[in-house]
Amino acid sequence: MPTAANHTERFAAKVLDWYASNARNLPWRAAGTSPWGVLVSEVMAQQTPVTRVAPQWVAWMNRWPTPAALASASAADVIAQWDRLGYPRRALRLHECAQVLCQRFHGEVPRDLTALRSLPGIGDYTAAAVMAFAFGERALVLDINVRRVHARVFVGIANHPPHITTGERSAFDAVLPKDERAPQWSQAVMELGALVCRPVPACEKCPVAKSCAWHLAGQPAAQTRARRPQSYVGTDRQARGRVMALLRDAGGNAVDIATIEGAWHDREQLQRALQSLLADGLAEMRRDGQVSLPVSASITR
DNA sequence: AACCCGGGGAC
DNA sequence: GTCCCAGGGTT
Repeated sequence: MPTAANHTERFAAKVLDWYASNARNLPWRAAGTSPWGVLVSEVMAQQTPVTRVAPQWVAWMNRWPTPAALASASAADVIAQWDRLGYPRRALRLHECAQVLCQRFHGEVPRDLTALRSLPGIGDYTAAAVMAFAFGERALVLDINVRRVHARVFVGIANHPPHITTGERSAFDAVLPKDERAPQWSQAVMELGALVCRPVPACEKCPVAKSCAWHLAGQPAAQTRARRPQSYVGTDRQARGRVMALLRDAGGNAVDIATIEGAWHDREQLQRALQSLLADGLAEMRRDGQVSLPVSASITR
């Protein structure tokens, strides 16, 4: 008789088989990638598509292969190397993370979920991903892809709820293999969500469509539509991005305030953006009023 | 819980 | 133009 355990096992076998012949050739999946390399890839991939991350990760790891190497770099160099990956605060936190690893963890990535979770820029997802993909441990790797696949295949709804609940965690824990396949399973489900089980799904290419609760139910529409923020154009974030682009293009040299103001139409908004960048440690104002990437000795926060 | 934080590619 | 992306931190 069919049981939930059987369903779970069939799903695992099929998705692992699918992954074996459909996995993308991402550079950090190469044999020999260090735990630090995995951690860097996960931080870069926070809200940035992996196809954009890949070339940046190669250049980054070539320049700073270890936590010690990154820790000794200047913040300005770190931000400039981050370039246009977006959310440059991640670059500062990664820099700080490397320094904490050197100060408290002998320059190595800890094989410990709680320790990882305590590091700057490392949240629930990234800590679990490092445990699974760097160390081969069983961990709940709940990214946007895994949550979407889980919601559809096992729950039968179009999308996951907006926030992770304890119920979703325990339901996910029940289907994650208990054995050594868990990391590969997570990787495979992520890949399935990224390539096939997209927001607009490609069920004709899906290896588990015939056992997908949502597909079998006729793909009912999502109950609630997530409210979208206003367009990016004209936001404070775009203004910040414009200032950061100027500072990067200056190659670490200082930029005149008039040049910065000339890059944005709203003077008050630009001032707000600049102040927030200074507060975040992403920019620095010199005594003469010019602005640059943070070139001072160190940032301690 | 709500809000903030970039940038680019696909459509 | 809209939607989406291997999330995390702050309040």
